[in-house]
Amino acid sequence: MRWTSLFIPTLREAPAEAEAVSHQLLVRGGFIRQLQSGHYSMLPLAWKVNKKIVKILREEMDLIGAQEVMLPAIHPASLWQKSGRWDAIGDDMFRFLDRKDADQVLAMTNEEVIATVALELSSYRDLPQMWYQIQTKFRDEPRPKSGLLRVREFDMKDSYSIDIDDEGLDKSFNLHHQAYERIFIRLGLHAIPVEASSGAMGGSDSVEFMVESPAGEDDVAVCNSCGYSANVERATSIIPEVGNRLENETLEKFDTPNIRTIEALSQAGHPPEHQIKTLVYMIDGELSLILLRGDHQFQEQKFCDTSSSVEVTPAEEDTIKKALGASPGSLGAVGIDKMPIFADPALKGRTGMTTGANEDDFHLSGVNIERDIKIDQWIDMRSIADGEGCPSCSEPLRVVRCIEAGHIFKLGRKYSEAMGVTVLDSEGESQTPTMGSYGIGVGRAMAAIAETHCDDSGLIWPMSVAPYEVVLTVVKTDDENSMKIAEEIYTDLKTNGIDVLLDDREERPGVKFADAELIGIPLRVTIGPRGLENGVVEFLDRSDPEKTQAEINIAEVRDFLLEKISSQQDLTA
RNA sequence: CGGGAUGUGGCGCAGUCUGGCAGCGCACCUGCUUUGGGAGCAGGGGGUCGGGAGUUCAAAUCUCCCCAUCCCGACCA
Repeated sequence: MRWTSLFIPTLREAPAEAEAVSHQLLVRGGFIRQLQSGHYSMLPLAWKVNKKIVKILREEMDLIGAQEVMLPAIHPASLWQKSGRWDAIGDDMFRFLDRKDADQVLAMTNEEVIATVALELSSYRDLPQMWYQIQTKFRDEPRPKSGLLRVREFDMKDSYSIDIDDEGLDKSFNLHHQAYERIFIRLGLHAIPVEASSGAMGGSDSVEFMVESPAGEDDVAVCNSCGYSANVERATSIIPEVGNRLENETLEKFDTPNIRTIEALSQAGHPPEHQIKTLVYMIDGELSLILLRGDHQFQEQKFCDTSSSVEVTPAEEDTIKKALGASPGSLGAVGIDKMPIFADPALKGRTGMTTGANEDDFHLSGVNIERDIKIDQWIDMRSIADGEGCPSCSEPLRVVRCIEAGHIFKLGRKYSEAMGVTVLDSEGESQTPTMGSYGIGVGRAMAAIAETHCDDSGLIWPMSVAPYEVVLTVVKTDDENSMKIAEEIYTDLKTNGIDVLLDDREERPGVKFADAELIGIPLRVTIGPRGLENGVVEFLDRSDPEKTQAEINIAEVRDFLLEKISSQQDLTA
């Protein structure tokens, strides 16, 4: 295409509200524009990138034998009531009434519909099945953010597997795992597969594909030594043992005026690792106590997963006061037997501890956990920290910020059972098949690529998804010879299947160079009188930090570029 | 949903405290001169100052209500 006939509204400055690098560059480069919070228009350049990402997704899904389908985006409420998610999902789901006053939902995912379609399967011989689609999803996010990274309306590749048994599910899951690894490599993303929490999706096993980036929203523990990796919602670690304070073995109440924090108590001579942190939570409707070591943080999701709790919310202050007789800052579990008490294993065997006395301005010292507190359940619910020991090799773990680029789940029979899906097995017995679901957000992938492929001048798209592979920059458009050669090269490249952009604008060279770099075209060929005198054009690789230019004979340009493109095209090789 | 911030032409901002002609830079249009890393000069177009109500002779500016956007947290199927 010719630049003069394209709509590429580049900006010198990014909008003030754009903070994430990908957001700034995608707006500045004329890729996207915002309509409202969480809703973006993809302009021609972004849509070209989008299509290239989608092409890769299709190729890799087809390669593992998945079949493309297209499901409705509007579902009747009854479908979601059947699976229980009509009630389980709150405001995150867009809901509306149709003209007949029937409840409808805008689909945020499609397990229910897939299970409905699967009702037509009747024999184990029909299995396995893998179905995928690339379709717009709607989620009423409480806080959309960072441009395309978290939005309310986005295209997602979602796929689903249906198998007769666990062994089959493992196979489908592994096929997806492999496909995802290839996809992310082809997208130029270094995605680490990590153990993840399944959240309210249910199911036994889930793996997230995480791309390290400060713009991400998840923290992941990774071990550089043995390769262990897990979302902090799930990660465990080895921590050094703390010696008990043996001089302090008898329970004693003492005066702590105005001391309400771990920090303040620590300054009063009770280090955090010798304190018991007491949190009051409403857990599935029951007021409960959560005990952690003073210097540890509560990991809510981890608690939910290991305790199989569904609803875990902090208790209101007046509820706490009523139940324990004191306000947060003076709470403790000693002597409490009328509510469930959950404790983190880091407290096991600890004595000489300090905790609140359930009386404002008083604490207890000399607490022996197992002697003085009636613990109902030990549950690993501590958030791990950077530098703690890897659970499998004990080397220090790193905690890194990541973008969740993909997520795969073993769902089990939750949805097939709810929808009543059954097939006959080889014995003629009725069986409920097991399912998996697998997702990659297209726009988020684009943002993750932008986030990790840029420099001070702008974007640097990987060849596989670049809006154009080559940009021909004509330095002087009013120089007849320059334009003649440029047109010849342009036509030649196009007929040879190269995705080429001809910058034929009557702009000064500096503007053209800056724009080409901003929109991140991987290869640039500069055509100007200076080179043409010697029968050459200049070549520049966008990813070269030194910006070294090479002179190429005009006659060799096409073969040179074809070679460059193919060597950068497929990174899985 | 809790906390914080911001809303003035397509983008970036000043003006608001102390009420008195809506301004600047970029972008855009016309002309001339320029032309190998975001040109110069001259002329020009484009604004319900987020919205509503109020105070006032007079409101971008003061008061009240509402809305939108961003950031932190909670949440994230």
